[in-house]
Amino acid sequence: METAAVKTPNTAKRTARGAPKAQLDRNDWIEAAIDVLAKGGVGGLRVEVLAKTCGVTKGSFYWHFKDRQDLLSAVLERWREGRIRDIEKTTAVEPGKERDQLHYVIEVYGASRNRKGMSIELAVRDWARHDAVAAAVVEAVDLYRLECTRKLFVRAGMTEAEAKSRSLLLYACVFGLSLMHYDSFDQQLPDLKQRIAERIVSA
Amino acid sequence: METAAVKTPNTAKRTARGAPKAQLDRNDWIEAAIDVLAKGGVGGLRVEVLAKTCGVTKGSFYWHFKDRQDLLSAVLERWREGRIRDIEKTTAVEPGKERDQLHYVIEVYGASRNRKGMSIELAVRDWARHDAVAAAVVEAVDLYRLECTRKLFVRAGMTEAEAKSRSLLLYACVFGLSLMHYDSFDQQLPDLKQRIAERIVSA
DNA sequence: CAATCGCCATACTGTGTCGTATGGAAGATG
DNA sequence: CATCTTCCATACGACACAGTATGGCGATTG
Repeated sequence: METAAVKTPNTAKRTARGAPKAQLDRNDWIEAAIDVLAKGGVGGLRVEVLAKTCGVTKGSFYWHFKDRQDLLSAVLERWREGRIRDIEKTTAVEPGKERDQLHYVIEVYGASRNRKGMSIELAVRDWARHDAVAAAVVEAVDLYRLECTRKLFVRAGMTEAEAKSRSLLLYACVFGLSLMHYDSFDQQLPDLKQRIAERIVSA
Repeated sequence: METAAVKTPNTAKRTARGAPKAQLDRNDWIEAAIDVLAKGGVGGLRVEVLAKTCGVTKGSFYWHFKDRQDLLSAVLERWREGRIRDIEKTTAVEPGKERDQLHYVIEVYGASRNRKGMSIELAVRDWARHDAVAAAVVEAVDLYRLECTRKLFVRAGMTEAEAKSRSLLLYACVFGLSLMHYDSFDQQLPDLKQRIAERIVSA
């Protein structure tokens, strides 16, 4: 029997797929919370509901967390770290392929792909509309992302101002599309999206 | 119970500004609800809270509405009608000034202007993520808007496919920007926004 | 003037949720 | 083996909210 974490002895930790862990740690709660957040938003993220999805009662929850806000803060921090790491990985590219990579960034954020990720994204952004802490996290993530793609546009040969403009346009478009319901607007949506991507990336 | 039409006498209706009406009708409740919706989202739209903002108790509410869902449906319908009328008015323009009007559309939806309208917009769109009726309303509004600006792009000389692409890009960008926190991304945000608008509208 | 009606207040039930307090089971430790 | 620690269940109190029932007040009407 192997221990996933290194800290506590903690015997029965079956991280094997399918076998539900005998014990829950803080990390398990956070991951489950992000799942619930994606489906129901912050409003649907309640202690007893979350406990039910974990197969335990809230007695467990209040052992790992001080209160509900403690979980929410942890969720926010987890999301921030994940997004920073993700954008760093996504915008790392060898010289000469910056425009290809920018197209890739647009594609990865497509609503069709990465469905769950976009649900979390929208849930957090709606959360940020009523919570200052969430707003600060969103701002940090936005600025980091904008900066990463800005560099790509610069390395692709654009001026500073134009690069900033394109970077902002890129993310605005990506998030905006995920917010709209336009499935029946056209029969060849992929063509439309391709044109949009070109408009954002091309000189 | 029937829908409040014009038939009832209804004496003391002081729609005069400043003087709070002695009586509330269905319309007053809906307007107050939209205000609360803008600030707190659908989750914050509760009967007793809304009643408090109206200065009455929920006894009044349940006289004008069957239940909470009755109000929510009315709010959705009201929003839909308002958006349709608004976009019709905004995209009506004499030949030759289509591009100017498209710039105007982008500006009107700017987060700085029309702050409350955008709050409602985002609240409804988040609502649509968990409610099928709201999603249908958002889809109808989106398709109508996309169609209106598409015509403008066509009349500005673009091909059908390009016009559709630009129309989608326009709204995606507008809503996406309202979703992001980029205030400290640049010192000359107006310049950036101007470049973006040009990228969307210009040939 | 009496009866009615439109509009609202009050009181009540039921449910969902937060947070706490306490007990209990199972492994770790002496 | 006895005890302690870790993790969770159960029970409880407090509150917010949806919806109902009923009573009351002013205005209208006959």
